[in-house]
Amino acid sequence: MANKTVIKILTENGLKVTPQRTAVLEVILGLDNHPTAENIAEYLRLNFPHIPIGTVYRILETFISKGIIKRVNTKDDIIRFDPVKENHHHLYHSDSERIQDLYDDELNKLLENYFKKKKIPDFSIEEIKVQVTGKYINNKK
Amino acid sequence: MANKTVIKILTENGLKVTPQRTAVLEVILGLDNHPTAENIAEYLRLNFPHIPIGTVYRILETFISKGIIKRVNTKDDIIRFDPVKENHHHLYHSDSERIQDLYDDELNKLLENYFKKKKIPDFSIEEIKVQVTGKYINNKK
DNA sequence: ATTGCTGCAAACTCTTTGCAAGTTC
DNA sequence: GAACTTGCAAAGAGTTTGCAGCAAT
Repeated sequence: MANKTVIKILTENGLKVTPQRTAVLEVILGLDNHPTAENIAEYLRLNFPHIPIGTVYRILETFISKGIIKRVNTKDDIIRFDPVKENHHHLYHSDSERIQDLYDDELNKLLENYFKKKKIPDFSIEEIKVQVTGKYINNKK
Repeated sequence: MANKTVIKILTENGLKVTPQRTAVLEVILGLDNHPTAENIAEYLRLNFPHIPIGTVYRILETFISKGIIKRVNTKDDIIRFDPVKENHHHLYHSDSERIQDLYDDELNKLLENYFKKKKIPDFSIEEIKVQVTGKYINNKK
């Protein structure tokens, strides 16, 4: 029932394959919008009506500890989750709650080179992320 | 007792000048480390032993609504606060809880020009922020 | 069979809010 | 004195945890 990718991820990380875990992971991989625990639970309930929210939190915590997903920074006080992906940036829609991924290798290289030239004193860089905040505009043609 | 800058900010924003407000604002302006509400309360208690945490939260909320301070995104689930400043970026210390400001006009211009050339479809940019995560390194001489 | 996972509910942490009493303008 | 602000305590959200029973290996 659960798809192969999901099972592979779980077993590779030494986790038992349970219906709850496969369901949570499928939802996270399927949604591209940085869901909150509640978002995830909501989707889950379509197929899995009675899953307790506490179990969802525990599964998410397990995935984080295995490096399968990450917490995402947000302006509000709610934690969101994100499958671990190639280095990517975030687009924040200021007029909605939406967060979108922005993949841009050119930007990655630009920043990498910039900080290679212009070092930050006494600081060894691990990651550079850009957050672009703005509004969606509807181009009428 | 409260300094002039602080009083000016409060009155300019149509807020009554109370000892609690001046104390909170002084602490925020004085700390450069993006304090949490608890951090703020802790400092306050040095001079203001019995201030209730609820009052601190309410004052912060008032300041936010007036645009005097902003909430800051963090990876953990605790809200931090930041006086509103020139466009600046954040340095996250991955081995501690510290967040530092990074001012870099060259970087601002680089990014601005980059996104001027390479537009994001249907998106009007309001703000570009960089988060650099890394470790403090102790250069032995 | 063993080890690990879930369901449930209680507990915790951070934050918000209602209201009476106190302050500021 | 009118309008606003504080202190207090209770309530609310979101999240974590202990433990007994259940499921996966």
